[in-house]
Amino acid sequence: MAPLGRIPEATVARLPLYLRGLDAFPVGVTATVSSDELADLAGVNAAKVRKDLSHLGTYGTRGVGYDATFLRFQISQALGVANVWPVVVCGMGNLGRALANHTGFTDRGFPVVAATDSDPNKIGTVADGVPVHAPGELGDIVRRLDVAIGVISTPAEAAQGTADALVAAGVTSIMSFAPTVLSAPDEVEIRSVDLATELQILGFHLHRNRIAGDA
Amino acid sequence: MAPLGRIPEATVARLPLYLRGLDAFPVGVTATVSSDELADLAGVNAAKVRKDLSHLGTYGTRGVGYDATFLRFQISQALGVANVWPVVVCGMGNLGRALANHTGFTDRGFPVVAATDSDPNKIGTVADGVPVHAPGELGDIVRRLDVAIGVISTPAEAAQGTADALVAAGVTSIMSFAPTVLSAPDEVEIRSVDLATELQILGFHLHRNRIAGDA
DNA sequence: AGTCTTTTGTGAACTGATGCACAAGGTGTC
DNA sequence: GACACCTTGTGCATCAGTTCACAAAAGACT
Repeated sequence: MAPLGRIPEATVARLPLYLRGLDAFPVGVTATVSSDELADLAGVNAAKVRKDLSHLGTYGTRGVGYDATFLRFQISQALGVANVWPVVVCGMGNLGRALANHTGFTDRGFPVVAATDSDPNKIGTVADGVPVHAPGELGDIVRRLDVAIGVISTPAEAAQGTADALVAAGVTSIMSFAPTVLSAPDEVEIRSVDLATELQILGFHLHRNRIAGDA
Repeated sequence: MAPLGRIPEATVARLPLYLRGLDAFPVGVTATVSSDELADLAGVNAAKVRKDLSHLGTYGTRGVGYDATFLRFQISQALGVANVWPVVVCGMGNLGRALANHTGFTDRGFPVVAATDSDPNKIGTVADGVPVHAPGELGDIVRRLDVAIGVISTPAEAAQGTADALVAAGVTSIMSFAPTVLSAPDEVEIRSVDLATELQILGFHLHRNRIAGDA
């Protein structure tokens, strides 16, 4: 029904989970999934599944459920997973190396095609199949390898400069692990993954429960 | 004014950002911050800063702003950052090693005191000062070292088992990097960081913009 | 054909978070 | 002391997202 209008951000964030949940169903075999089952697989509730899928204009069959294969196709279509988006990893510290070597990226259509680091000892080397370049070559790399996504895993001090360089080179999608606020033009999408902040949120709840427990 | 009632989850998630922003002000020096400045430092807007801080019962001074030192103290208090919460890293693959070695954790009161891995070649070794144990010893480790937080960086297949072991040992806070849904009792707080999902969300926007651009 | 069971799709109420806009309260200056 | 100028604290409107609950549709069984 919904003629593929705007998909709410919250829904977009869940589509990958549904797609992952559908991996439980072998390809090529005809099978149906109910919103209830899919909800379990994705760790959300059934009402949300149905509303989310309705945004895709997907039709399930009342009384039966969704065709697993067709649903996978629909979600893949919406997310554009058929595309391959080359990634550059900026900052080859512990985290950067782990990310560059992360099979979960390449497997899902996000091959890490290059990396940068300011350490002269690393420049020119190849780490896990990923060539490491000087930060100054970033613009060149992006253009030459058609990089679509920049991952920032530099120290906080270098993060803004790296972001600027990525933006200057035309990258509009950035995933940052640096514990700092990045500024960039509105059309640039930045997703910030701040591990220390995540732990502090966990710490808050631990702290609160400890206090409550003492009472 | 607000007598330290329940702090909204969205506010809790921003408090660490404010705390980080306040690092721009040297300790011991008397300085005031306006909600506007702090908003810039944390990458949010001023109205949100003020509303968030009002939940802490914090008093700024109208016409002036907030006392940086006192504000830092207030937020630290609310988050309970004075506590030290020992962390165990489960799964010492690329990502696990990077996390175990991540200085941002220890610096913020989350020392990684131990790790587990199923690889016999890793068990018994010490990686970056962190001793690696067999998964079976998890319960023992948690009790002996008073572990408060478990980080799951195992492959997806091993994640649920690891989570179960952590919960059985009494851990109530889990940060998971495994691309799978974890189930646990309600009182256990799970924060899931799914890197591939993050990239897929970026991919969605790239995909959408490409389509829009073609039109 | 009719009835029963199942499961979708969605209107509507609800919840939580955001942003606006302005009165209240404070400082500094003349 | 009065006035001008800031910046906070917050009531209120708004918005996005979630959940409920139920009619509508499809298959199954008799």
